[in-house]
Amino acid sequence: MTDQLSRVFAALADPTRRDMVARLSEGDHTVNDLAAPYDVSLQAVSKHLKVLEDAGLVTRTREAQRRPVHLEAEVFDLMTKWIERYRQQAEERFARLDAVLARMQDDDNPSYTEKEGTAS
Amino acid sequence: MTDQLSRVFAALADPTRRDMVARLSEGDHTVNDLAAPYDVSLQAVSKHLKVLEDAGLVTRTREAQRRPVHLEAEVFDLMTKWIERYRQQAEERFARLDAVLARMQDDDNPSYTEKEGTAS
DNA sequence: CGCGTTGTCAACCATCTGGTTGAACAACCT
DNA sequence: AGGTTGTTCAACCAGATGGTTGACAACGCG
Repeated sequence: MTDQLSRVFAALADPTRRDMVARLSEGDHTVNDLAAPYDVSLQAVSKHLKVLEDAGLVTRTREAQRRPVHLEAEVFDLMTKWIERYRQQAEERFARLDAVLARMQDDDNPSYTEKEGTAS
Repeated sequence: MTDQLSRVFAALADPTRRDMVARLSEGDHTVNDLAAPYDVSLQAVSKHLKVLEDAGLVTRTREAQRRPVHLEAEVFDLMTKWIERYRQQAEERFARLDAVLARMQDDDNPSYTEKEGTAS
């Protein structure tokens, strides 16, 4: 799992981390702040943040003794690009398939009309 | 990891599985066919397909002794929706932040101009 | 019918993951 | 200097993951 795209997908595969991202999308938070709603230790949250950081989804700056966590939205584009690429490809294929099926139906209809083969 | 979104993200966190999806976006394949390029056992590929199937990304139908694997592109929408929601939210926040910073600069400039605080 | 082809199931193994607790570090406030 | 607050590091544990090999089920073909 060395490439960033894998790390991003893996990071978002965890519901707690997705929720953190959701909350961070509304503004920066400190670690304590982020941990509050979850029923796990602060250290567990710190680990989750490390996963998000390694994926490039968040950055942590230092501000006095706090370490505010900041969402980096650009990384989302990496995923969106990957997804859209293959989704579109698949959809184009469906379109072609539909066309082929339509042609087949046109070609074969004459021989089928003698039976009841045109039923859906 | 009970919810589908988690399963979809987790499924795509593996480079081999992403490559399978990429190839399936060009058309259906049999398991043997899919396994060919990878340097792993057929059973490992079968496991990967189970993960993709559990995520709802592919379906397998039976066709004689072959089991053609078919990509279900609709599930991508689940991810895209999630991603876009928070990306947009984050971007709107940036826009607001920019506006706030611009206002702050206007308000505070008079007091800062005495020092060299306006540096980037 | 028996046989090869195609693919899955089962058991096992090493490594990763998400959680825990306890200790440590860092920066601020007396 | 010492205490408080905020966060991370280290060691450990149970369960998931990705891989292996061996057995076997399902189907079409000669």
